[in-house]
Amino acid sequence: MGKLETNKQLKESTLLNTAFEIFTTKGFSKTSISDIVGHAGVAKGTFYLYFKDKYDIRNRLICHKSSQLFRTAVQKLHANPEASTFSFEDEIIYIVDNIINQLNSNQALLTFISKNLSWGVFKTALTTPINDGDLNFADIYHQMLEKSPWHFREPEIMLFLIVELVSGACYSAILYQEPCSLEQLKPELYSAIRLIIQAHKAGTK
Amino acid sequence: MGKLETNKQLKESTLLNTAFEIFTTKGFSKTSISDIVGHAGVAKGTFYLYFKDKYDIRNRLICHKSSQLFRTAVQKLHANPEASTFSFEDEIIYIVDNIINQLNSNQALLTFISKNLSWGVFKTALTTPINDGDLNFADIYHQMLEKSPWHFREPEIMLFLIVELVSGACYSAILYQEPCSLEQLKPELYSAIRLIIQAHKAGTK
Amino acid sequence: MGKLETNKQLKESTLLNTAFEIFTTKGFSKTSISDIVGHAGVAKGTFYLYFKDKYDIRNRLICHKSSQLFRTAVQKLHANPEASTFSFEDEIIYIVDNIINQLNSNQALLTFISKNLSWGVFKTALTTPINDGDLNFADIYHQMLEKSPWHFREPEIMLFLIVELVSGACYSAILYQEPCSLEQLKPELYSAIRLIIQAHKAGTK
Amino acid sequence: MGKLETNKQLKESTLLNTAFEIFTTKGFSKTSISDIVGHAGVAKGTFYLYFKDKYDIRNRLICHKSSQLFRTAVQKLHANPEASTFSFEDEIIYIVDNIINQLNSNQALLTFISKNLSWGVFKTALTTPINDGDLNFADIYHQMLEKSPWHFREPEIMLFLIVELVSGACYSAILYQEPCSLEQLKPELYSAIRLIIQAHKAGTK
DNA sequence: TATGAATGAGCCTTCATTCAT
DNA sequence: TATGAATGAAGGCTCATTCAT
Repeated sequence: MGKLETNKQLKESTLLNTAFEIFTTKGFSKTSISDIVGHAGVAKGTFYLYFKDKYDIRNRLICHKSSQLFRTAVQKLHANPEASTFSFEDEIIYIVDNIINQLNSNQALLTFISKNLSWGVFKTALTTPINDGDLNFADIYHQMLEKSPWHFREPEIMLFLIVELVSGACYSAILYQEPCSLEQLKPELYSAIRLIIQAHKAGTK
Repeated sequence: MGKLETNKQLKESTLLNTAFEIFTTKGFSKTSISDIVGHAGVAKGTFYLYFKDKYDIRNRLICHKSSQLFRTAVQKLHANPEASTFSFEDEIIYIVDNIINQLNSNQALLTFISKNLSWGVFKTALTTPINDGDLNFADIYHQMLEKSPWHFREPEIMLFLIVELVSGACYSAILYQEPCSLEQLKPELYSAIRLIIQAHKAGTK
Repeated sequence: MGKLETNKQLKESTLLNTAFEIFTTKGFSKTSISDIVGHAGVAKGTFYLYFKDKYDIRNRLICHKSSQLFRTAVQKLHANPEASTFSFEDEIIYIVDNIINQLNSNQALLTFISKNLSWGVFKTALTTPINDGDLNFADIYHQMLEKSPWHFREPEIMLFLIVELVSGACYSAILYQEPCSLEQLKPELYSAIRLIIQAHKAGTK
Repeated sequence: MGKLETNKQLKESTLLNTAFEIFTTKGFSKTSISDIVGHAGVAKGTFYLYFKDKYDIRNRLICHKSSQLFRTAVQKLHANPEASTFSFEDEIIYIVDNIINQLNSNQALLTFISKNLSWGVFKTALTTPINDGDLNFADIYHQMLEKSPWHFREPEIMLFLIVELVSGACYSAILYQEPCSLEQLKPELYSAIRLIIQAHKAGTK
């Protein structure tokens, strides 16, 4: 790889990092291109060599960051020696719990993702890794389903319900402690998730 | 109430209605004060006699509109002759279903509310009616709980989980048919809600 | 007329005059809105209260200035005591000569008009006066035709040929002394005009 | 001539052709260097190895294209078996008619040339061929004059008047059918040209 | 010669807000 | 109360030109 190409990648990732920093600090709509390039130390025109506009850089960030969240959680799961004894529900709860903890320690990320996430973007993020390291969560999910001794009705809707429940609930609980603290919420949330999974079981294989 | 005061209220409500029309048509951030006063037929300066800024008018609209959604649903419930035979779960499902149907027929409203809603604003909307006709849903909910023969653990968290689950799920299903159509989603959603309520039952009274 | 309205008209005409000044100094395409408002002493936003964009103010200027050229020439003609003895050809030549002299003393105007003129805009300028004082040259021309004892074939084409010949020739001769000086050109030009008119005569009335 | 030099000329002519294509498609001022090099398939910096700036390439194009117009017309004239019977007037009209027809079939070229032409550039184009094949129209014109049995006063002014008349008239008639169609205009125009030539005759040789 | 990433001044336009009327 | 002309900072974006490779 030439020096030039390395330099280009460096510039792009500098812009991405800087933009993320500012988006999470002052919010997407209040962030201007000037802000980004100013902090990144490049000229305004340079921004447009790498990104179409502000929305482009935001979407690339959302994809990358959500993908990263899942990757980290799944890696943690696989690294856990007890994981071999986990049921399907246990695995889901483990992943959810890990992601919630990540978001709890990184509330700027939570705000950024939540305010800009839709199921469509989310699905895109999970199924189309933007670079090598990024994980295809859809595949992982299907492996988990296959490993389980149960058949599940509508596995995609099931996942969807869980994601919506978790993301809505976390947003409120982590950022505003509403309607209760995260610690109080977790048992209720996880029990709700288990119930939803239970309700989608459709006999053993 | 003098004629003058009536006139004032008229202007304010004209501004509110016009703003809602445009917010739901071209989106909040792309709507300018000029747009609003232009269509409302008043001068720019007049806007500032009634509202602090664009955010002010938006928040007042969200409160009013969400409150209205609930009021309509509850009124429909009370008007239903079969309602007397309803269990607590039935009532909740009835209200949820009614609200979902309202949002399905008014997707502009759904977009507007969802993009701008947080549990905090939502709670405010439900507990502090902005004018006489607006309903305090918190009171209604407590009446429903009391009427039930069951005790419920953490009733507020339970409601919260339901609201988050419903609002996230509807947004996707109604606007993007993702991950499935609204009709496909409803049975899964309502069964999930019944499970959540079940899990919060804590013995009979 | 209120003070405010007077003030508005003043501002508009200040902008028009300033724009003309700069257009003729540094050229239309090199003139920016900033230049105009800067010299006019108003804020940038103010420009957009009066004009749609740079093209709008240019077109309004062309109409106004060309119309003015003709008005001045015709007034001079009517004020001339010898005019009563003029034939149709004499009148046309008189007007043409007067306009050429105006353009010769105001070469910036010549540049501005020529570079931006088309027969379409020109016709518009001559037939639709933008304000009370501006003259409708089309009417004047028809009066001149009627006064003449001759019938003319295709009077509009005749005028068109004259205008194109004059405007092209003047541009070169006045601004670049090419292919000869204005004084050398005039007799040739006027003789060509007389020939063209002659050729369109179609019997007496 | 080495291979390298051929390659250079190829690049230059590619740039010229591409630029002409885009100038006539989207207009000179809306064409950027990026557009040109993008379509020509060379790097941005390369442009500056061959041309000083956008104005440079435009002027070279005008010269080349107008020269080509005349060359084609004169070639057609010489190839015409009836040409031997033509008077001076007939020859001029023949050339003018041929050029008008070329412009009528290639209106993009007409727009491009007209919008950017001045008598100075025009004279340059006709007297200084940019490459071997390009014709020196000035010489041709003098040959035509000498062949004629007549003496002409001010032959350059005569040509000038004809060129200005034709170019202004064509622009309007071809592009906007104003003040009439090209077919309607032609007889009037050609009769005017014959009159102008007539008026410059100054006795036989 | 040829490249094309980088520049940054400068463009047009929008808009929330003010204030004299 | 109500007006709407005026503001001017700030926005996104373009582009001719340079220069290290």
